[in-house]
Amino acid sequence: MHDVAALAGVSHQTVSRVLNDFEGIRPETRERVLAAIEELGYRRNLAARALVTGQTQTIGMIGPVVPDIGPLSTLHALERSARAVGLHTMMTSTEPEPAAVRQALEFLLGRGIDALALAAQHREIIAAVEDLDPGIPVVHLLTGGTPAGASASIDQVEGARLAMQHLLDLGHTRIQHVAGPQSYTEARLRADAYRQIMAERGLESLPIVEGDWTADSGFHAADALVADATAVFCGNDQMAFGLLHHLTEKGIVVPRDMSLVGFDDTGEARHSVPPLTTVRQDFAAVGQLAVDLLAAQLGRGVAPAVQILEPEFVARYTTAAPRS
Amino acid sequence: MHDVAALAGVSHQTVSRVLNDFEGIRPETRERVLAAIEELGYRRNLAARALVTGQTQTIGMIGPVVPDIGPLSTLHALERSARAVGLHTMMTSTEPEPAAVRQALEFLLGRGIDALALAAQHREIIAAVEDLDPGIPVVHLLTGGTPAGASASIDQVEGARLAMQHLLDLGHTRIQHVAGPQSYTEARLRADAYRQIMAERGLESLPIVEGDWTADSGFHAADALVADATAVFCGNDQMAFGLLHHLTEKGIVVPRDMSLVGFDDTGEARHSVPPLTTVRQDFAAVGQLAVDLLAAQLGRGVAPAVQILEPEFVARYTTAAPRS
DNA sequence: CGCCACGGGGTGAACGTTAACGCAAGCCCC
DNA sequence: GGGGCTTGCGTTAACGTTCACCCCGTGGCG
Repeated sequence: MHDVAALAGVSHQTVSRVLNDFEGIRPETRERVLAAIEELGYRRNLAARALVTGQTQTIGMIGPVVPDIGPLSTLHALERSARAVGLHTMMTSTEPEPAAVRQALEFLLGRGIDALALAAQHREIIAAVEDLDPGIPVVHLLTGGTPAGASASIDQVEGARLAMQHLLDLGHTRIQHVAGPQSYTEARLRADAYRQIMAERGLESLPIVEGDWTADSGFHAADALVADATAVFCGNDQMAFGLLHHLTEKGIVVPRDMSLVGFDDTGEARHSVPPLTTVRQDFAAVGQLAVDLLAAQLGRGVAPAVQILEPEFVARYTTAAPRS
Repeated sequence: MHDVAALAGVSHQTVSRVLNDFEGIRPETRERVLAAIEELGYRRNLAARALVTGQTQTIGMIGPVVPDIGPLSTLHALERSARAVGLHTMMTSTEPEPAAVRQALEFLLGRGIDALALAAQHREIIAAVEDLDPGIPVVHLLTGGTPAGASASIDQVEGARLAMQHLLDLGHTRIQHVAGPQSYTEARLRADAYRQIMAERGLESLPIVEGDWTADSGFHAADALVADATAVFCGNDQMAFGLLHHLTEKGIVVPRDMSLVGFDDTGEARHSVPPLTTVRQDFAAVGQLAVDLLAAQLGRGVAPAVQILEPEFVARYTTAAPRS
């Protein structure tokens, strides 16, 4: 910086002023400084800057340990959006145990982050972070529920309603739900919504089969379905794929003998055999929303009004009217 | 730090020594310092540390803009491994254009990174980074080819050989290849290996159909297959799913009428209908390997001998002998 | 003609850490 | 018994920014 100042014939402070877009700099001076910066290939040292300002311009992200495409997509989009407004991101992951969460948080805090994006929907992780109180703005990602603080989510209840409505409209009454792990807020919200909607229609809720999001667990869930179920609302696409596989293997034809609705609309959903009817979640939009929220809290830009995005129903070929 | 020093009755330098595991500290003094740190909840300021050492203990990662589960898994694993040795990671992504790559690199360099992990297999990105010469250790991820510098990869030629060998052993001679975009080194390696192996057997290489990794492109590739092909070696699982979908829709039964081999072994491969025969790549292991490589270059630990991991063939139910 | 306000820019200190060096006490050895 | 060496710790000066404050010239006004 001193070299730049010397070359431009000004003081280091003026260089700093130019860099930080301060007013009260004569255009010609600014040009000289900019030219000197260009010529020397000068790059501002962010460590020194962070030292004196106490801010790192960095958003810390806590993700799940299992590389799920959903949360990962959100985080990926968050990074892009953050970069667009000059913020950096730093990501780490944690197991859902208080000690591990604490360690992950300490890791990020130790590195210096100005805000935290929590993409771990596990209840224990959320609780642990709340407990630790990081002392910086926090936004919860994809929890889908009622936000304690700021949160960027997709409306899970509405998503479940879209899926269920479709099955009900087709005439199904014996609808079963294959849920994700109930330790995940989103899984619980979908399961609750399932029960709620069945009750609203005066229908009997069938036992909820709990999977672990993987296609494998969906495969095994097929064995746990009640005999007279005619449709299954799956907590995510992966489990739907596993279920579809097992049903097909058993000679149960989808959608003739059984209707199936997934959740997420992953890239493969369009090309399963048959293509999966599902509910689309725009994970990337959640990342963008989170950055808007955080940027506002960091004093840049204004907070968006909407914090809950709407899911979208995608009709394909795994649903049909029940056989009478 | 001064507060800690005061409480422990030592100088700040001694605190620093304890923090950095220097020798020549009396155990009892170290205990006093540690106790003071604990009591005050002191956390070292990494910005100040980076300022004076010129090192950030951070690995920068450049990933693709499209959130593919493969590279993302690798990056995710890289983060975990890095954290285990006390390194941080910072990720960004870039389009495959020199200007964008430059910007991404500047972004990371500006933030201060000690090493770079390049998880963008696009040739243009690799070239651009090489061109810019970041001046820090670089490791290429998943390029699968001959490493210019350090690289952590899975042997693509061997993977292709496993897939092809299987089809050849079944008696196929009219084998076609649906490749990924040839701008990706790995796609090109697989395609080259396909041609090479066909030639070795004295078989005619069929026209290579180029997709874009997505299931959609695999779906469309079905229209471009030659009439008498009896087997397809797909560049990845996603395209195989799309292909499988289209073939099934056309009434072509897999594997009776057509054999199909994928690549990657994604979580869904086990549960397609029928389950996909494929070649497994251990993406997480690549991330771990990359950290080992980088840590060695950063002066911690010793570099692993192996830089190329072996893929593994996974036999499922999309392949059979050709109908005679 | 003198004073003041203000635009434009410079000066020194401070942020929290590590590196380089200094220094005292104790020990060994001839 | 004194000189050198080791052990254990303290002192001072950086690192590259930004912040708070000061200073100088110029123009307007009474």
